[in-house]
Amino acid sequence: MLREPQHDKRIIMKKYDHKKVEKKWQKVWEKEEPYKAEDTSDKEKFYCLIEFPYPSGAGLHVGHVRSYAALDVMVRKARMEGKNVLYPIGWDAFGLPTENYAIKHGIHPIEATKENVKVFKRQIKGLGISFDWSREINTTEPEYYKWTQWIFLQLYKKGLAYKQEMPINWCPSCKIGLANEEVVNGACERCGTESERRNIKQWMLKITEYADRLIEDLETVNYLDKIKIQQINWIGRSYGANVNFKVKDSDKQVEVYTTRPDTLFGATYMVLAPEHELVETLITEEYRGEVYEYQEQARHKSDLERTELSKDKTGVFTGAYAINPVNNEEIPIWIADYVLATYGTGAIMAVPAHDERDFEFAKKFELPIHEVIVKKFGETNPKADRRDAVAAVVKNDDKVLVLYNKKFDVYRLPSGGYEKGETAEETIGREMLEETGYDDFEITGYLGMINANFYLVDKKVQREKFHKGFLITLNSESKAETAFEDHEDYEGSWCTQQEAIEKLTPYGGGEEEFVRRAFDPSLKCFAGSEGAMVNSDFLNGLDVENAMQAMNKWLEDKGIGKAAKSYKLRDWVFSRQHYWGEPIPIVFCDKCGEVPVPEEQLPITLPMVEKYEPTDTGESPLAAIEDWVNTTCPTCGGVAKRETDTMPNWAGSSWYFLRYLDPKNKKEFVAQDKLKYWMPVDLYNGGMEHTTLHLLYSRFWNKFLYDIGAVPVSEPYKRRVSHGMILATDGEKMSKSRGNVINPDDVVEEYGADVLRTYEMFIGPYDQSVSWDTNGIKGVKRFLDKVWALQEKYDESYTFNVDEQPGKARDKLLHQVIKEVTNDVESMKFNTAVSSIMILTNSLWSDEKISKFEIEVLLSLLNPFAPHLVSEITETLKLKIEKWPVFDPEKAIIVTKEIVVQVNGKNRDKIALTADEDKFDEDTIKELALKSENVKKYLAGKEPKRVIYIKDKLVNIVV
RNA sequence: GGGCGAGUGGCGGAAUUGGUAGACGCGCUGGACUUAAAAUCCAGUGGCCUUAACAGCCGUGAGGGUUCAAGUCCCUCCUUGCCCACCA
Repeated sequence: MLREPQHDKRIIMKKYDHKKVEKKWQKVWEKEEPYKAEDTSDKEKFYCLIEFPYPSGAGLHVGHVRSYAALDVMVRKARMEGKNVLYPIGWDAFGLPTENYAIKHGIHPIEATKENVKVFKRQIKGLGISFDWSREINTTEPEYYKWTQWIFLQLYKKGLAYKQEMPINWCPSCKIGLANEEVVNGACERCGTESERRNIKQWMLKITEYADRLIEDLETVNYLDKIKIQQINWIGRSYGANVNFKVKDSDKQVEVYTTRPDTLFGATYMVLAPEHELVETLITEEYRGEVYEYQEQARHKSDLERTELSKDKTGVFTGAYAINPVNNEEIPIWIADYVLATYGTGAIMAVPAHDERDFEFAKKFELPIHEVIVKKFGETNPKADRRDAVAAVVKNDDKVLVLYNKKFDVYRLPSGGYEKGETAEETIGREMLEETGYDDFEITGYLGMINANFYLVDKKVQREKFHKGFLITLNSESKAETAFEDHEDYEGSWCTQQEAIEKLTPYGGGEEEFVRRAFDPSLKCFAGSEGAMVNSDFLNGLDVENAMQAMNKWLEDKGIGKAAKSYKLRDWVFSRQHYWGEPIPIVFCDKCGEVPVPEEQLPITLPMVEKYEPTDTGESPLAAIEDWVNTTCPTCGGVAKRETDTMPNWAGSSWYFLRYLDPKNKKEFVAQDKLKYWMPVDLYNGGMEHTTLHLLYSRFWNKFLYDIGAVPVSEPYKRRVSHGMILATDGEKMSKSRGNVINPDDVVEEYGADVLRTYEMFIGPYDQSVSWDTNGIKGVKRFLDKVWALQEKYDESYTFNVDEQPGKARDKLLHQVIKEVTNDVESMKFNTAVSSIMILTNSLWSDEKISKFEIEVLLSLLNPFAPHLVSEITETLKLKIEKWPVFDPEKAIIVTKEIVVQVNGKNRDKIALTADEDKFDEDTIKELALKSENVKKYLAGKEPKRVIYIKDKLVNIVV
C-alpha cells in the first residue's frame, strides 16, 4: 500500500535575512514618516510617553530597549485601532556625566552631546521603534532651554523661587560642591577626600507649598499602587501640634513640633538640634564649653555617620530649663544630633516613656521617664470594679514562670493588688513569696502599665485593672516553706515566650503583654493608638484620639500652641555650581538688587568656554567669564552681574512632555490649542528610581503652570507604569566593571531587531526584573523563523469551514488568541501575549494550508512586536493588515472539551464532551459523572452527600 | 528599624482571581534527515512506585486554619529583593 508522503515541516524556504529586510523597512519609514502624529484630529488621541534618555557615552542599554519596545507595541496597536498616536523622543542632555567627560577629554559638552545623541539615534532607529522623529527635542539647545528659563521666571514672579543659605557637600581637595550621588561613604567620589558641609546661598523652589495637592491629587490618576505609596511616603505628611515652651528665668520660648500632643504630660526633657539658632542664647556659662564642642563634632559628622551611629545616642545638657506648660514642671534642655534641624521646628519635647529614641536617650543620660499612656485590653465597662495591681515576669534566660490555676483552668502571672500603704515593689515582693514560694529574687526591670478590662472567672466580677509589670530575676531556687498555704490551687511551670503568650492570652488580663515586653525592651515605650491616658490630669481615661483633640483645644485656648502639619519633603535645591546646565536668568545690580531677566531677553545662552572645571571658590565656572558675567541691569541700566549658578538636570525634564506638543514654537512654550488636544499624557512609562524626584518635580511644575493658566490640566500623567530591570545572565546588575553588559547592537547584528524586541517582551513580566538568557533568545528566533516559513503554506484560494470540525476549533482558537493578545497588550502582559501568538503559530504550523484570514490575523497580532518581518511578509503575499483584528466574544469563550470529575476534591475521571456539547445540561452531566466506573470505585457504594457542578469545568462529588 | 513586593519543575515563567497546577519558551532525552556535525523536523519531559502501560501516591518556601474545592483567602514563621532610613 502506498503511504501518503508526510508533509515536510522543516524550514526549507530561504532563511529570513533580517539585515536586508530590517534595513529596507527602516528606510521606508524614514522616508514616508508614517508615525508622525497629527497636530489636531477628529480621531481619538493617544499620548504615549517614555522617559527621554540621558545620552551617555555608553550607548543604548538593553533596558532602554525593553520599555521603548513595550510602548512601541502599545502605540502600533493603537494606530491599527485608528487612534491619533503621539509617541515622541528627545534627549535629556544637561548634567554631570557629560561635563565630567568634557573635562577629562577636553571636548566641549556640546560636541560630546552631539556625538552621543548620534549614537543613540542610530541605535534606536535600528530597532524600528515608531517614534515621531519630527518632534525630537534636546534640553541643551537654546531654543528649548529658553522656555525652561521662562518657567523659572514665572516661578520667581510668584515667589516660588528664592535664595537661601543651604549646606552643600564640599570636597576640600577638588574645591567643588558635590551632588549627593557624588559622595560615596562620606568621601568625594573622584579623589576620596572626606567631604565637608559648607553653607552656600542656593536657589530654592517651594515645592512644599504644593505638598498637600501632590498627595491628594494622586486619587485622580491611575499610577501603580507602589508608585503612589512611594510618593506619599516621600512627601511624608504628618499631623500634630506646635507647642511653645517657656524657658525658665528668661523671656525666651522654644517651639517644638510633636505628632503626639496627647503625651505632653510625659514630656520630661527637651532636645534641640545642635544647629538650632536658640542654642547660643540658652546655654549657661557652666556648660558652654561642652556644648560648643558637641556642635563642632556634629558639624563634621556626615549624614552617613549620623545615621550609622543611630543606635548610640549622644547629646549634652545646655544648663537651661524649660517649663512644661501643662504641669509647670521644670524640664532640662539638651542638644542632640538625633534631632534634625531641618524637620519640624528643629526642637522636640521628649517623652521617653512612649518614644523609643527618647527612651534610649533617657536611659543613657538617666533622665526621668513618666508613663502617661497605657495599652488597653478589652472594652471599658463603666460598671467594672476598678483595681490597681502588679504582676511579676519571673525570667531566666529564655523562659518565664507561668502559674496554672487548677480549679478554674486558667493561666496567670504571679500578681495581686496592693495592701494598705504598700509600694508597688513591696506588693510584688509579697505576691512573689505567696504565690511562687521563691524567696531569693530581685526586681530587675519595670515593664510599664497596662489597662485590662475583662471578666475575672475566679472572682466572678467584671474588672478594670491598671496593672504594672515588673521583671524579676531569681538569685537562687530557694523557696520559703510556708508560702503555699493559701494557694494550693496554683502550679508553676516554666514556659518559652510563645508558650507563655498562648497560655496567658485567653485569661483576658493582658498579662501576655508583660511577657512580650520582657523579651523585647523596645516595646516598653508603647505609643500605639489603642491606649488609655493616665497621670495626665484632664486627659485621664481618654483614648488617644480624644486626648489629642482635647490637648490641641487646651493649647489653643491658652495660646500656647496649635494643631500643625509637617512634611518630610523639603524645598527643592535648584542651584548647581557647574557649567553644563541652564543659566538661571537673574541679574544682580548694586542699586536694584536681585532682578529677573526680562522675558524678551531669553534665552540666556551658555557662553563658550575653555575650561569647565568649577572654580576654587565653589562658584560655577561661569563666574570666571567676565564678559558674560558683567552685564547691565535691566531695570536701571547700571552695572550688574549675572547669576552664575545653573539649574539641576531635573529642570529640563520637568516639562519636556509639554514641549513635544509644539517643539518648534518660537512665540510660546506650547500653543494652547495643542495643549488642549493632547494633555494629559495617557500613558507614562519610566523607572522606579524616578518615582520620588523626577515624577514629583514634573507634577509640581505642571501644577504650577496650571495655576497660572499656562496648561489646561492639573495632573500631567493619567497613567504611570514602570518597567523592571534587565539583569545580566548572572543575575547581577549589568555594569562595565563586571564585564557582563549585553550590547543591543550585537544582538541586533546577530538576530535582528524583531527578535530582540520580541524576546524582551517575552522574557518575563514587564514590571519585574529579569535576567538576560542567551538561550532564550534562540527560542524567539525559532518562533519568528517559523512565522516566516508559514508563507509557504499560505494559499489564497483556501478557506476552512467554520461549521464543522476541525475548522470550528480553529475559528475558536483564532478568536481566543485575538482576545488574549488584545487584553494582554492593554494590561502590559506582553510575555503572555507573545505566548498566545506562539500557540496560534504552532497550530497553523500543523496544517498543510493556511487561509488568508488565518495568516492575516497572525500577522496583525504580531505586527506590533516584529514590524519589519510582518511588513515584508505582508508585502510579499499582498496582504492587508492595517486594522487590529476584533474578536467575537461568543467564540472567544474558552470551553474545555472535558469536564473533570472529582470525588472529595480529587480528580478521578473526565467526561469528554462531543460535538453537540451544547445539549449537555447540568443534570445530564451530573448523571454521567455518577455513572463513571472510576467514580463508582471511589464511592464504594456510599451515597453522595452533595454533587457540585461548575459550568463547563468540573463535577465534585462529596461523600 | 520602617514601607513595598516576591518565593511554583533543571531554568525563565503560566494559571480566566477559589475550580484539571506547570500554558509558552529554554534545557534535557529519544527518533528522522546527514558520511558527520550544525541547523531543521517529529515525539517525550514535575517527583515517587512500575520493564512499560493502566492505575496510584506526593507536589506551588514551612506549619496551622477556612472551604465540597486553596498556588490563590486568613493566622504564625522562614528566606529573599527593592526603596527609605534618628522625620518627633
